[in-house]
Amino acid sequence: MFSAMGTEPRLRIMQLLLTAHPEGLVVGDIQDELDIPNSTLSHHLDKLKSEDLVRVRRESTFLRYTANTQALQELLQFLYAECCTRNKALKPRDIVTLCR
Amino acid sequence: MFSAMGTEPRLRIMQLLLTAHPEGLVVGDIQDELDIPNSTLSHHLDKLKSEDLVRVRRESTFLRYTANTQALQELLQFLYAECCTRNKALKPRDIVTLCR
DNA sequence: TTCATATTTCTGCAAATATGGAAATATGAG
DNA sequence: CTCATATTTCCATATTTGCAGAAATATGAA
Repeated sequence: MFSAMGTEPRLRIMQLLLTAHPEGLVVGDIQDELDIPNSTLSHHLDKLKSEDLVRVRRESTFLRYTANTQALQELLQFLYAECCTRNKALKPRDIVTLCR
Repeated sequence: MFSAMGTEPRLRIMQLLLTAHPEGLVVGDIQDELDIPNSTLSHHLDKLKSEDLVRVRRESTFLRYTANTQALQELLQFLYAECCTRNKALKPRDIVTLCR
């Protein structure tokens, strides 16, 4: 997942899908927004899908992509655990500033 | 940074350095632990260093690498912000279970 | 059926990355 | 100085990745 998000176009796609969450976006909208050629975009979406970072469903002619929040949650939990729980390298308070 | 951590050997290096935090480890110790040829390991460490994920200091003949917790904190904050703050895709409570 | 639109697959190529053996460099001990 | 150890750099190779044009496929409307 780190690898899949480790490229600028794909990170931008994820950010875009998050801003559109939970409705998500159809491919054409992503294409218009990010200005990526269709075949290139398709490859990136495929990569994100294969890493389970996005979900797809068909709406007649369109394919609607949504961010897979479950996966992002796991990723965040993993990083949090490695840094804050398993090892005490970081203090939780330094991450989550709003906490009551 | 996602890209730098998106490869198995480098993620393992980061995990190892976190378990050894804050002392860190010298290259030889990492090599023994992960069983990676010296030149390959050197390349990976260089990549992590160039992404500012690790810090190095020389101890006579040895080079001691430590995880850069500042960078990890920023990474975690970024991901947290994208998922929980900027967009309400994830609930903070789902990440930070311990919060009082 | 034909047509138009949406999206993917095919194909190839260029660039980046991973890998590791061998040689080079750095440091300190004797 | 020489020697031994630690680590990097040099070099070549293999693999992966990014990119995008063109063709193929999917869907639905007329």
